[in-house]
Amino acid sequence: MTKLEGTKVRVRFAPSPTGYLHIGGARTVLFNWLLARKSGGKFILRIEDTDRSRHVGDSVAKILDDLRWLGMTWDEGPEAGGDAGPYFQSERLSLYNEHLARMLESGDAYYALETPQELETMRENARAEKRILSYDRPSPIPTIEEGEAAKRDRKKVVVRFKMPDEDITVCDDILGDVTLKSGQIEDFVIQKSDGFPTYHFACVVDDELMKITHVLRGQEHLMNTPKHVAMQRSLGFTTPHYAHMPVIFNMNGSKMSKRDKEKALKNGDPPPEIDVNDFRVAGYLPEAVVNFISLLGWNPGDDREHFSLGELVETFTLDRVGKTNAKFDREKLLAFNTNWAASLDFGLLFKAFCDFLSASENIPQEIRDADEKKLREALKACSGFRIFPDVIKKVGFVFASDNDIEFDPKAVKKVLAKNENAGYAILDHMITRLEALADWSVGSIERLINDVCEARDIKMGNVAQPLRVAVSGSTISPAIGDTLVLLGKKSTLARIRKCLMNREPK
RNA sequence: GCCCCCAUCGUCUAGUGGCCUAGGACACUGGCUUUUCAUGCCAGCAACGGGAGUUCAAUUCUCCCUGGGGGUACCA
Repeated sequence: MTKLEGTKVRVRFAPSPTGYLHIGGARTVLFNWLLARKSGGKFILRIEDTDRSRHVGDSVAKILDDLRWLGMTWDEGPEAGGDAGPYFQSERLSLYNEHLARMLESGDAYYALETPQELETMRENARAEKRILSYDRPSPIPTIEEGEAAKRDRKKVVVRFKMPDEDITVCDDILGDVTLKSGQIEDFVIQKSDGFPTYHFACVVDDELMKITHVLRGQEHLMNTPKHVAMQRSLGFTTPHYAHMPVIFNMNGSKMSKRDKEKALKNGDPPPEIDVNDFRVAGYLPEAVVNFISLLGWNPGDDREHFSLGELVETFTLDRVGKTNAKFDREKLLAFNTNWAASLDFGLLFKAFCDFLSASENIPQEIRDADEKKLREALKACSGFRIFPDVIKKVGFVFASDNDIEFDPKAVKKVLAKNENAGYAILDHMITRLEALADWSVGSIERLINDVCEARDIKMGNVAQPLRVAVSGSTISPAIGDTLVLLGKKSTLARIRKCLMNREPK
């Protein structure tokens, strides 16, 4: 349809500043970003802030932060600059107005003077008469002079695009040709009464001016595209490649929306992760999130499932993007995270862990303040964890002060008090042995425990479990050698002593 | 209502007319490993929505039905 061959690929992601980046939006960014990186093109970030009523304060900073966390960098846009700026639509009003004037003069757009009440009446009538279009093009169409006069009279005036009476075919790289018959789309608003352009108009002007070659967006935009194509023809613009991606839903088929969080909170359930930031705070790795969403609507055509961002750049092609909507399976994401946690370079894993500690709420202060070396060792001792909160659950006690250990009554009963305080008896013995242990290392601690087991002809668990409960208060901790080394000799002995003091008399 | 898109295990998906007794992954079930919690390993369960065609042969092509989704704003 258009001659874009030979032109450098330029794609964009154009979020509205209404909050954090949505996980579905993240998938849209990812595919756009991959297309750019794959082809050596440019990835542009544009902020679509034309609806002032929906604008949320620091959204832009949040979205940028989410993108950085995911590892996706932009070549042009906020903070990055670029030749096609400004990259905030609210700063491009004069650009829109220029093109608007052209369309007004050519007669492809016109001032419309109807009041909201009049529009509502039109809609009701259309519904009653089962007509397709609810907006009746005025006859005669108001002249430019009439429109401007109405504006001077402080009347609410909008500009509408005169939808041409012809079939429009959208050539979609994913869906194929989609034709919309003439007469299906009414004259739509391109400039609101507050002087701001609507999405459709701003988007078309910006894509042209920013020389966007490929528009990859969610399928919810498919029916907008004929409108955009019609405007492009009116303005003599190039029509970019279009590709509409399948939508992502909850497991129950509903849309993934922020409302899910409010609903869950009301019912006392844990809120589901919806925004990228939710996953970050919940202790997921960006590598896992990226890997997982990359497979929602795309696959390499073989059995591979484990992809880093770099591997995705190598493997990704638009023609492997599917057409079917997908459901977001958190169980599978959890599995991906587990795999990534196990396979990621430890330096990167630790960096991600620190990010989690600072980003997430409910992290005990003593862990936030903990010594880096000790944190590293703690994380290492937790291999096999699924998400970062598991690490806290498993080694959090190490960072508490010795006097703050709370003993889980169930664990005490099962491991220490059972069989006439057998566990306490072991601790009585172990405390002197450990005290005498000069080399406080995993190897020598395990050797000691082994010796005790052999001497008394008992199983490892009979010694390890009482120790575990004594130092952690629960039956959950890393391997016993790791646990005691992490804790250090002094704390270990102090905690065992304290535990022994709590022994119930027989 | 009207317009548009989609349709393989519970979920993400492979499959492009015979290689399919439909493959992989998650989940699930059973077993193994293990000093706790996890992890890991092995095995099993499990799908072509329905109906007409086309063809020697349809999961794969066509049509209809059904189902799901999207759009129908001075939101993007």
